[in-house]
Amino acid sequence: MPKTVAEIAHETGFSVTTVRLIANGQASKYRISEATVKIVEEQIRRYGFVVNHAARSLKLMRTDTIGLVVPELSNAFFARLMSDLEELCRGSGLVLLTSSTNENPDLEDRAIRTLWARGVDGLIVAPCRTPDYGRLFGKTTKLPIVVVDRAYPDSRYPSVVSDNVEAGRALTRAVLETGAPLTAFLCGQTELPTIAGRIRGFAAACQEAGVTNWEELIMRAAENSAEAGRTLMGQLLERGRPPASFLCSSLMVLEGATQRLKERLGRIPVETVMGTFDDQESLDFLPNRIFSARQNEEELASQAFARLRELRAGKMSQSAQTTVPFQLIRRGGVRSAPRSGAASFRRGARASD
Amino acid sequence: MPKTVAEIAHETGFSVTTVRLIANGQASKYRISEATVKIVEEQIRRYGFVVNHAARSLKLMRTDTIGLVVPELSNAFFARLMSDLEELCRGSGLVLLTSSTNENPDLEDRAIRTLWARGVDGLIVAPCRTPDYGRLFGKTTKLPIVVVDRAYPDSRYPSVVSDNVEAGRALTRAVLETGAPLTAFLCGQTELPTIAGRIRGFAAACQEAGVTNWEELIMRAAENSAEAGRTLMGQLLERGRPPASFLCSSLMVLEGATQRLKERLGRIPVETVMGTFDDQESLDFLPNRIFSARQNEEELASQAFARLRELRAGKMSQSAQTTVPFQLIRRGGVRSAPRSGAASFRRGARASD
DNA sequence: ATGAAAGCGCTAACAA
DNA sequence: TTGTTAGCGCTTTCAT
Repeated sequence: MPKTVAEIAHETGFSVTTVRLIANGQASKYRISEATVKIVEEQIRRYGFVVNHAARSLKLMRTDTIGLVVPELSNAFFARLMSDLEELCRGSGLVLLTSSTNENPDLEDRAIRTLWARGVDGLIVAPCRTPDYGRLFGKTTKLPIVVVDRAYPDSRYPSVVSDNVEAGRALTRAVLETGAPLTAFLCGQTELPTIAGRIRGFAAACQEAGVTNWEELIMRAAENSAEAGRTLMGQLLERGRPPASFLCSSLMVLEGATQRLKERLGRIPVETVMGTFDDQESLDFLPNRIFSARQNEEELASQAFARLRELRAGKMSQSAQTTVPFQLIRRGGVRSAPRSGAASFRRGARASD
Repeated sequence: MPKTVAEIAHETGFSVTTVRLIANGQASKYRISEATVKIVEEQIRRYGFVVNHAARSLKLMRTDTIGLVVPELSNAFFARLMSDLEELCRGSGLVLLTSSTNENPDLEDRAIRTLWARGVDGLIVAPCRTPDYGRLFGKTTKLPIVVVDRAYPDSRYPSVVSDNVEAGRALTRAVLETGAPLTAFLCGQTELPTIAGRIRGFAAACQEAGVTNWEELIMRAAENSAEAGRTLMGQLLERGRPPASFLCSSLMVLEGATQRLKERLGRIPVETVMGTFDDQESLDFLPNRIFSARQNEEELASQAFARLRELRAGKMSQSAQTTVPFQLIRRGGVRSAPRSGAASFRRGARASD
């Protein structure tokens, strides 16, 4: 057990103030004498000292802790977001408290109440429904809250999201430019604002390219899961021949879709062009030409962190929405002999705009 | 801002003790009169009340918080582990504080010190080197610590790990049973105890099957990364023809290895049989026969949590090691026409023992 | 069935 | 340059 300031004060014969000033590194600022500093520091070195955070929080009415609430930690996107936020916190002497809600609104409410009750100084949340947390803690509470990833239309919190519309457009355009006839856009969990944005981008790109039947290309499922992808691809296959190209609203949907292709056709057709949101190294397992839109978690994290700082500083950037560009990644399409440029091509990801 | 017990006491005219008893739901236990309860509860309902956690911690010298330190949150295994642990905590009224150390021992030390300084009641850590935290906080401190995933030989903390040896054996056996000649075991970050165990299992299975040159089949790299996988596969290809089968110590290594295959051969040979540690749905992207060993994060989490409870309760199950079985998953190998059983086969994962 | 008071360890305002 | 003191909000012990 580390000693307390009072103990050290008692043992060295100095006062708590003196000891505290030294322990907090403010000795020179308050002109504590060299001798005193030496004695106290020696004592601290011998017996150790760490401020009791509970006591500090109680006194200062602040915990130097911020909360993060995400719908699904096993989703690599949120895991990376958390990782990046944690690093930002570390740099500011803060600690990050994270909760995963399993896409369950009730758990989300519980998580937020718990975090609030623990006195977090701020909250970053990727909500699984239109956020309205006033009812969880009296309206009076002035807890800074920033929404990430999912900007529900009438949310009253400042938000930081990826540019889903532009990414949907870029991804669709990339697939169209290969010349392969566009067959479908398989969408899971369509009520999410992110998915809605992606669909709008898809529609825009189609219209720009003169694809008039874009409306009927969109296939919707309620869930974002491999199962949804399987179902949608199943429906698509019933319509006719193997798709020349298709888009997926997420990696999980793509996984399900390709599983169904394998089951029905015995293999995943190599000439099919694919486009998907989310990126993962394992897309390289496919021989296909495939485009993916990757979110910039690092930028999302730092923007969200910045918004939170502003709120904490009193700047009410209320309802402001920050948008972060995706990155469009191109894979495959190098069908011929091995060539040294292949690797660098694969990595030659470029911003979508 | 919620009211404090003192405020409510003052407003209702009762004492803090009475209010506290009611607020904590111990009214009946202490025979507080109906009338009193009613008045106080009404006040609480109107103005809200949550215990100030900082004050509570200060008084009780306990934070109802436990810390988790992992080397890499973007690794799906650790993300799931965290998610499971968080759920266990929630069930016990605890809160989980997580830090990711990026496989950096210095960051690990920092993280652990921070968590300790914040007064966590216990620590679960997946260390990136032989753990010895005595020097971080005086030996005297009696902070319960449980190690997960990585049991370094001379660690003095109780640990909960997957059965890497048995999994290595099962995975190797599965690949051997296909009849494909075994070409190599590509290993990243070989100094990790997990990897060492996997290699031992590999060796055992080889010997059992009469494969005498197993020693030279093992290819080692210092890092666990796609780059390592690329390098190792590059070396393997220089030795001769495309591998009939190979094993990888992790998904990242497999990703790198397949990338190199694509670069060199223009494609990933479909007849190559693969085996890898870690599992992911996207392995289905490969047409190949492929086996994967999946850790049971849920069991690891609950065992680790249980060990921590024991330590907190004073049961010194010192240096005990708990082992959790892997799950061996079989994919591919259904090369012919579509058949309805394909899906259930794919999911027919079974325990490795 | 209810109340009073001490004290957890820290900070900040004020004294000297 | 150093010391004293009053809380922060809770729990607990001991009174009534």
